[in-house]
Amino acid sequence: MKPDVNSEVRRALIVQRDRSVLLDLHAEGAEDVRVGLGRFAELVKSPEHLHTYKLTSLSLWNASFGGMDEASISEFLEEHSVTGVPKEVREYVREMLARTGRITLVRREGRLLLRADPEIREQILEIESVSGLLEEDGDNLWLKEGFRGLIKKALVRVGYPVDDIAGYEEGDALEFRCLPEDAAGKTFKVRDYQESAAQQFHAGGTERGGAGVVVLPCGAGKTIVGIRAMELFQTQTLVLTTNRTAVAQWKRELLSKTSLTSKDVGEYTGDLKEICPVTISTYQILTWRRSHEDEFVHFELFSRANWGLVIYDEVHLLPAPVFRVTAELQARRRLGLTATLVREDGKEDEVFSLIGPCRYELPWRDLERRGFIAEARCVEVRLPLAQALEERYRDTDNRHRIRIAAENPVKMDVLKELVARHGDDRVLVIGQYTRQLHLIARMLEAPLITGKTPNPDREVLYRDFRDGTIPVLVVSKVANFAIDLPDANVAIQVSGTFGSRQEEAQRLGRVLRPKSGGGTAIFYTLVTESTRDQEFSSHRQLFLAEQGYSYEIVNGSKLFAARVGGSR
DNA sequence: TGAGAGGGAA
DNA sequence: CTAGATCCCTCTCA
Repeated sequence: MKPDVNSEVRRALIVQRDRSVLLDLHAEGAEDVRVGLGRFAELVKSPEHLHTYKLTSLSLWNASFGGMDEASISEFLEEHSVTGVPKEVREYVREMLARTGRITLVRREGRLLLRADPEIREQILEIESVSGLLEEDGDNLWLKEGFRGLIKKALVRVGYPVDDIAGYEEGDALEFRCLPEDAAGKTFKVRDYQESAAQQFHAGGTERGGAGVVVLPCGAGKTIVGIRAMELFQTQTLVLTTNRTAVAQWKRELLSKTSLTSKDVGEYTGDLKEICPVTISTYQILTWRRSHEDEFVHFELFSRANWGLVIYDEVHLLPAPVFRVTAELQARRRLGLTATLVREDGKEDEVFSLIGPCRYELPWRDLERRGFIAEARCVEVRLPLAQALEERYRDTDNRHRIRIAAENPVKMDVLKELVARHGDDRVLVIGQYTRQLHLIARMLEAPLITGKTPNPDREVLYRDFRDGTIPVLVVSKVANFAIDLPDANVAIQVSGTFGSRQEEAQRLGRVLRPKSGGGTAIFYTLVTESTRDQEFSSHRQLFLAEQGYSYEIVNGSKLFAARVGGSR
């Protein structure tokens, strides 16, 4: 079929020479194109009608390791592009895809050998950061002892992904199985996508399996994928998580859903330093040191047992020192779990080279279609700044501007109105500044949870919110970490940090538990227009836009007249 | 021995 | 690019 610009059917993509790809959301079939494009390109801008994606080496390599080939990517672009695909772009795709699998790391005679065809071999030997890690011996390139992680990192930095098939140490065996029902008699079944994810990671137990990342939406049950992967490998496992609630959760799940007992599952935290066949720990204890010059005293955890598998929960938050130790841990199997490959610190390449490529990814919308998460509407309510404040805004520095815009008092009025409309709903108000949240809590006569709220008090409030005694709950950034925060069907975000796309996703996740009537959840975000608040907001929305959520934009001053999401 | 406050870190 | 939350350690007080 020949491309025809004048044809009735509007194609969805414009592929530009600089490797950016524009997606017209109003074109026919745009939704399917978005899903396809998302498999090998990265969303960088998401205004209302036209999204901008970028083809990057990492996005293409991840697609490649995930099973896509050059032909399918090129054909896809060709098929949907209005103006064809520029030669430069076709060549870039071909070049990047050709680079996967051209350098492999294998084990021979007990040592590690880097295999590359002659052309690449010459190129990489000229790079100092790479050649310094290698020993030439005739045609062979041997890797110097202990650099298995560093060489992969260095090569990815200069544009070459390494296919590491040098294999792993088995680790001490641990026999256990998942149970069909838990102690309370509740049946438990691994969902098909969880099984696929675990299988992809395991890859039949060959040397291609055993290192990589599984990307699943919030609330899709990443813990189960981890547990199932452990079951497939039957080996002693170290699990690293971001906080202690997560440590407790992993432990609870392992004990209730597998044949493992409390003597098998240990906790290595500030309180408790247990080392068991399965040990669950936090990133923070690993990165603790007495002073800046001292060593990381708890790194020894990695060598305290013969781990056959290390699981990195929320791998997008993995801290720098843990990357460092992971570089030395390349002979251990590694599973990264996350809702997004995007890191706000830009260290996606380290995840790729030191944990492994993406092995499985499931879009949020797939999960929605299948009823595992609820449908959701996202509404961005844009509000003006009162004139007096606008003047103050103009006359101050960046830091204060952010604060003024975020704490715009008009948000209070709108919030009050929205909460009134959702009188029959379970409403979560989420914000960033505790000062603002205190005011809100007082206005709405609703309880507030911040970092200062003691744990027992939180539990009481969670319980009351869960059983409906409290219809509205105001929460600070604690909501980002609390996995035990109950679900709601309405969330109203009043302010947030610039950085976190992940944070936005997390917050939406709070309303995505399937509703008993199949009802739609609503996620409002209140934004002061034409200020830094709006800038922050659009950056935060990127990730969800990538997952196919679009934000309805509502003018705040018209809000009271218009019918924005009635309570039913 | 355990709870609770305070400081430092990333 | 701040404010906020978390975690870890250490110290103090019963």
